[in-house]
Amino acid sequence: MSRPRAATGRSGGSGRTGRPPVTSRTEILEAARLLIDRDGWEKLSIRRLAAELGIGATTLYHHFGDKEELLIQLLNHHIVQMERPELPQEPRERIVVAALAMHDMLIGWPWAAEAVSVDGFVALLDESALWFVEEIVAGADAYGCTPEQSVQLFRSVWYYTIGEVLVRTRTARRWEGRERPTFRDPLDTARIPQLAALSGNWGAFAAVDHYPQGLRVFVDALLAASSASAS
Amino acid sequence: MSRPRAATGRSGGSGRTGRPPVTSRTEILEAARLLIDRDGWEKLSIRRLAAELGIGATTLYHHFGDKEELLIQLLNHHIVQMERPELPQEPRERIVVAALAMHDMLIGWPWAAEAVSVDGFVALLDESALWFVEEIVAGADAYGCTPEQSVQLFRSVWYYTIGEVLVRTRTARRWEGRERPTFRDPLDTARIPQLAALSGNWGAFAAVDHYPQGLRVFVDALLAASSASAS
DNA sequence: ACCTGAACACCGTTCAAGT
DNA sequence: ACCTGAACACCGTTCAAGT
Repeated sequence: MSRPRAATGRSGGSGRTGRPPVTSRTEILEAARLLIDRDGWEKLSIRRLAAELGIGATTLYHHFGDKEELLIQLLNHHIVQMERPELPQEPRERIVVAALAMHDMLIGWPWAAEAVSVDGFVALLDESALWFVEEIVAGADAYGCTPEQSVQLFRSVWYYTIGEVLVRTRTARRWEGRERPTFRDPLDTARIPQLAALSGNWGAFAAVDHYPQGLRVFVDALLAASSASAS
Repeated sequence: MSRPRAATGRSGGSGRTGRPPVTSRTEILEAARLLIDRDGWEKLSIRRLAAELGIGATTLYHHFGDKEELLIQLLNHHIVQMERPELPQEPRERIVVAALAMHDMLIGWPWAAEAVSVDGFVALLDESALWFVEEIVAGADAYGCTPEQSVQLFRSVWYYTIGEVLVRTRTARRWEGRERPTFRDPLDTARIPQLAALSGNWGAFAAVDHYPQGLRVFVDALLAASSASAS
C-alpha cells in the first residue's frame, strides 16, 4: 500500500506550490469517509487512514489531537452537507421531524453515534451542525416550555434516540453472520411467567422499528407535562 | 461454538485435590470484579485478568468463548446477588420502580451497560437476572397492554435508559480531569438563536439528573397510548 | 517547519506444542 | 485433559530525530 501522496488539492486555478503540498484537513476527512464507506467504520483507525493517504500515522497528529477529535471533525464536515428536511411549522411536529432526521442520520453514520454519545457534545459541534438541536429546542420554546424544560425535553429525546441507535448498530455488528439468539428455552413459567409466555413472539416484536411511535408518544407527553407544570 | 467446560467449582469441605485446582469460573468472575473495582472497568482485559490470576491468558478461553461472553457471565453472576427492591402493586408504579432499579444497577456497573446494549440481550441473561424485564412486562400486562404493546413499552423504556446510562458513563470517562466544555462562544444569534440564548445555562440544566422525571412521563404516556389504541 | 520511523504500551485471539 | 508461550494481527500515542 505505498500510495504516493495525493498531489495538489483542488487548488483554485492559481499558482502551483513549489513542492507537493501537505495533506490537507479536507483530504484526510474525505479519505476517512471513503475508508468508512468501503470497509465499515470499525475499520477506521489512525494507522489505516494514514496508510490510505500514503503518509505516516504520526503526521495525522498535526491535524487532530486524538482520534475522538478526528471523529468530531468528520461529523462536522459531513453534517453540513446533509440535506435538511422541510420542517413543519407546528411545534410538536417540528420537534418530531427534526428528531427523526437526527435519528436517520445517526443510523446512517454509526461512527457519529459513538462520537456524540457524550454529554456536552453540543459544545463540540459546529454551529451549522447544531440545527437539529436548535429546531427541537425552538419547537419546545414555541410550544411554551421554559428554557429549562426545553433543554430537558431535548435531553430526554436525545437519550431515547441515541440509545436506540447504539443498540441497533451494535446488534447488527454482533451477530453478523450468526443468527440472533432467541430465548434459552424452556423458560421457567413460575419465576418469569410473562417472559415465558412471550418468548415465542419476542423476536418478532423486537424486529419491528418502533422508534417513531415511541418518539411521538414521548414528545407529546413531555410537552403536555411542561404545560401542566406551568398552570 | 465450544461450550466452556465447567471447572472444579468450590469444592465443599471434602477431599482435597492432589494438585492445586484449575482456576474455576467463580474465581475468574470474582477476580474480574476485583479488578474492575480496583482499577476501573476499562482496565479489564483478558490479559490483565489472566495476569491477576497468575495464569496464561489463553487459559481463560477454556471458560469463555470471547470477551463479550465473559462480560455476560459477569453480569449474570452479580445480578443475582443484587438486592431486589420492594415493588409496589400498582402497575404503573411497578414499572417505574423496576426501571429505576435497572437504571441504578447500570449506573453502578458501566461494564454491564456495554455488554447489554444490544437487542436480544434478554436471550443472553439467566432467568434470575431477567426479573426487571419480567416486572416491567408484567406491569404493562396488568395495566391491560397486549403482548406486543408490553414488549414495545419495555423496549422504549430500555432505549431511554441505556441511552442515558451510556452517555453518562462516557461523559465521566471523557473529561476525566479536564473540565467539561461549554459552548464555543459567541454563538451566532441569527442562525441558532435558541441555543445562543441558552448557552450560558445549558451546562447547569444538563447537570440535573432528569432521568426519573423523564421516565415517569414516558411510562405514563406509553400506557395511555396503549389503552387509547385498545378502545 | 514539517514530517518521519521506531518505540512504548497495550489489545483479543489462535494454535501448535508441552506436561 | 488441561494448560501454555509464542505468534498473529492489530491498536492509539509519543518523541527523538531527520530533511
